[in-house]
Amino acid sequence: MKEAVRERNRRGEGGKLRADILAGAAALLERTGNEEAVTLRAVAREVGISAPSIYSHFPDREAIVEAVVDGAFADFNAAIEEAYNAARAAGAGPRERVRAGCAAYLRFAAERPNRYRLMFERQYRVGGDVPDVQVDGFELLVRSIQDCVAAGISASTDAARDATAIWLAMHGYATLPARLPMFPWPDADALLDRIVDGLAQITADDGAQL
Amino acid sequence: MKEAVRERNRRGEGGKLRADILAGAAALLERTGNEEAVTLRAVAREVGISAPSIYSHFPDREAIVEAVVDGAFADFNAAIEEAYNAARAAGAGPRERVRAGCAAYLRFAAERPNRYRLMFERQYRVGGDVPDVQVDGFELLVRSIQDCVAAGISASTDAARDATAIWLAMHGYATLPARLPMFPWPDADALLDRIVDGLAQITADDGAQL
DNA sequence: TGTACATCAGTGAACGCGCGTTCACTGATGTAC
DNA sequence: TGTACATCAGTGAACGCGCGTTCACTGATGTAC
Repeated sequence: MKEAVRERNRRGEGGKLRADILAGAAALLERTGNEEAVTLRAVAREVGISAPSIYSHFPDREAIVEAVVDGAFADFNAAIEEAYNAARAAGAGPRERVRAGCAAYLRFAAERPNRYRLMFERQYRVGGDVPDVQVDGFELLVRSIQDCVAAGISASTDAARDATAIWLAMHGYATLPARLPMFPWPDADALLDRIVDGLAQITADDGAQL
Repeated sequence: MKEAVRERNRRGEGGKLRADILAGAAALLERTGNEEAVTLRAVAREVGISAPSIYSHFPDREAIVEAVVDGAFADFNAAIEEAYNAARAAGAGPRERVRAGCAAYLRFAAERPNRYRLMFERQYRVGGDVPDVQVDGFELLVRSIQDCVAAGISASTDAARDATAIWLAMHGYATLPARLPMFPWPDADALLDRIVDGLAQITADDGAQL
């Protein structure tokens, strides 16, 4: 749809096109929600260049998508870590920090559902390698649960296991309501509280700061 | 790959091809895990017929996939209901019935991951309608949690909400480990127990039968 | 200061491919008389 | 019992399309002398 006309970069600035291609591919994914829609030619149209120009910057179509995925994971982890750090800086107790991280997880998925899908529901190439992505936010979740135990408000005996359970529920929450909107989904805050309290085995109200 | 040579159906038995097409499309999906791989021509090759023959039985490509999805949901619901009923018939308590249903859910997803993906991770057509699928097993889950409350072994105050939370975690469990196999997933039984007990708010061991 | 030239950033045309869909058809199978 | 015919279950060729990728190229921008 976009009839962009791009000005040619000056010498030495050819690298700018790489960033434009990534941005175009990301925009295409955001708009269509469909990895298959990110064809080389569609990206070229989006950016306003000819299709072969892409080959100066990416070896093939797949490499563009990989790069977009990497960028999406970086954004995602940053969003969650930021929420944790903000909660900690605000003097929130450990339960509240768990909840803040989960809320940030869900916010990201709700605001950029297609980017989330791309990260966690993407198909493997049939012969391809499984990507070794980082899920840095997970470590923060584990530590916060351990903090809950230390604060005496959690009965968890295995923080990593319980953090995993929370993550599984977050992933379901991030994807199923969009897929099945006709289902009578419960109130979001109450549901999130139940998941956090039930799976982090919270036994009491959040204590004092830190 | 399949160089099937199909014998022409006898008169009055043309309808058999419809079933063959559905089976071929389902097999293709199971094998590739990719809805985009289910092209009209690929289905025709799989079944051993020419591509135009499909038009006697389905108006277009999309209709084949829809029919496979409907069949997958029917199989899925049947598997879960069967597990519930078997548990009930065996005199299992309500907590054990919740667990049996969840285990059946995960077993289906583990044994037929691509069929599960097709049901719950499929892309909408951009302009298309959201499918109004039945998730019958969910009702059984709600009722079993209510049974737990009645038996005095659950503190749940909202069975539908807590059943939803369990479902979200089941969906995460059904999809994430396949997507991220390098992650150190905890022991499956312990994780499932924690999810069921934490989210159904189980407070005591399972009581007597029924 | 002028000019020849190398380099850079990107283009346009073309290729072969698999796709969904259409069209006119074929040949075996049953049926009416 | 024989035969003409309708019907059924498909087929083969062709269409236009968008795709990934290749190739030889172009023209503006800098640079060496």
